[in-house]
Amino acid sequence: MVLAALDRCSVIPLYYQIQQRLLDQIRSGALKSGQPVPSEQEIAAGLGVSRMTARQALKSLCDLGVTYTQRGRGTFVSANKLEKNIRQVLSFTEEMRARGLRADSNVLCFETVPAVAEIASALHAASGEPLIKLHRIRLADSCPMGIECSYIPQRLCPDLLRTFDASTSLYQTLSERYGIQMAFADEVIEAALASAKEACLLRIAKGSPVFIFTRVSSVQSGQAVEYVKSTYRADRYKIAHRLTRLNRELLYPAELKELGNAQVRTAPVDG
Amino acid sequence: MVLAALDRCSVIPLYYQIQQRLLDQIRSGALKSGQPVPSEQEIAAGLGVSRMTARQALKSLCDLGVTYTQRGRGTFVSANKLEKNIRQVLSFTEEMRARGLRADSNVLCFETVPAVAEIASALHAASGEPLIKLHRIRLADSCPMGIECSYIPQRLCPDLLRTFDASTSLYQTLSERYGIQMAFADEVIEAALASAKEACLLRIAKGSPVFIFTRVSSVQSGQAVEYVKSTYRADRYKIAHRLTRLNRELLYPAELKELGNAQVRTAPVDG
DNA sequence: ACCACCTAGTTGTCTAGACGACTGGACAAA
DNA sequence: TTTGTCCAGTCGTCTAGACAACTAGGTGGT
Repeated sequence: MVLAALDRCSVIPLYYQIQQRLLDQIRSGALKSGQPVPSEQEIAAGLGVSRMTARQALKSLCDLGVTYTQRGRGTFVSANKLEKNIRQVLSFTEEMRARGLRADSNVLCFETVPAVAEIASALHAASGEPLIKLHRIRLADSCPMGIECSYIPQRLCPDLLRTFDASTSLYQTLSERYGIQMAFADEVIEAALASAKEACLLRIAKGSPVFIFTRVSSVQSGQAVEYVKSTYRADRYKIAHRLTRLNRELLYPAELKELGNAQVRTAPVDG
Repeated sequence: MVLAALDRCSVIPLYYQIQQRLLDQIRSGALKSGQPVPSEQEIAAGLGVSRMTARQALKSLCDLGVTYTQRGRGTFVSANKLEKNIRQVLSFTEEMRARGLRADSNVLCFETVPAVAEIASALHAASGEPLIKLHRIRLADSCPMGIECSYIPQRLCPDLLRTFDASTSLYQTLSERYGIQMAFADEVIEAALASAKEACLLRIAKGSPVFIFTRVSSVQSGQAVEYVKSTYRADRYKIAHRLTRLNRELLYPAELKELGNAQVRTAPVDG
């Protein structure tokens, strides 16, 4: 395993160049699932960087879920299929584009409204504070997929009402014009039956199964920026997502051992 | 901000002790949302560690989503409410325990079956390979919540059929007896109407809304270990989860800049 | 009033080492 | 055959620095 030399004049950090070279090897199939990637020392010696830099590159791959490490053994390529359809914080426009469909909207309502208690609480805004309300029917290749109603504090995007074309991508506009980039979102998903009005808007039979999403999107600082309530047809819309086991991260392995998990056998599934 | 001295004799790493002290400060309210945490230099000088060790502690807090950093400004506490109900890779038993309910099961079926094509493919197993099938009705405080059907390759847990009490926690047994720890799971969620048989088992009306989960759980190496298909009542079961924006992680910020996002204004939402 | 410059403080990147813990294999002793 | 020991290779942790990039505020000149 020989990696291409690094560009030491570039503004791109060395650890990131190494990460990309390893990703290329994995994507090209030169490194397959379960195989060890070059060790920290190999990378350090082979590319003329210090071990900490090589280590940072490998750590970033682990964080991405592309590899995993075993102390005393090495770093190995995960069996992950890098699925594209994993649910993320995506606007409808982005989500449909990722699936190769054309996103469109019918705008039902685009106006300023005072915040009701529930939404104000979710957005950490004052009750009654002006919010921009954007109520749209979302279409994929002209077929209605869902009804979406977004609320965003007006102070964050003062002239949005005047300048935004409500049939285009809200997230893209927020990012490009206001520097607001969604970092994560907390969402509650419910399943229900379509009401008469919803059924009519979505052109499905009353009583058909639908998803109801209640989502609060936030920027990196954790400040909530958008409250969205949506109803999606369940016959044309599935949710694919990845769950991770996080609670362990708050407990150091050595602490776990002390709690008496000592009889655990070595897993026969790691190979 | 003064942190308690470190225990240099402990097996717990210094960076982890620092992380825990900072977490304590945040949980106790001494550090509030938006406030800066001690800088790398402050921590290094105050606790007598090198800056890289302090940095590792701060990095781990960022990874947990507890803080975020701004180059040239500092590290700040996120406005995240550390919600406990975020969806994870949890067994039904664990999930109900987290909600303060008593989990129980009615076992419908517990036997060895040959793998059908769809399941074999999801588990990367040979078609026809023996799987342990565990079909259960899941009860929370004696109320039926869902129907679950799990499949696990028998080679991973040879004597499970003989030794497992099928009304207890499968994940706990897999972890304690076989060293199999689920690390992540890919899941597809659908919404549908309960069939007559499902409605009867769940004691709801036929045609009530239900969730259908199809989940493949894997260990850290990415090897798939369990295939589960479940049907849950939507009237008593909601899904709360957190979405993150990941695609950016594959693109270094400096690369983004070169792509012409230069007109982005500084976000007024970071404060 | 505005702008350019400087400076102190911060995080980001990187170096060149060190020791410890763990794995797996080779080898010798019982 | 089994057991214990040693050893090379690996990742985990930690040190003590260095320079770069960026932010925010102050200063002084225009």
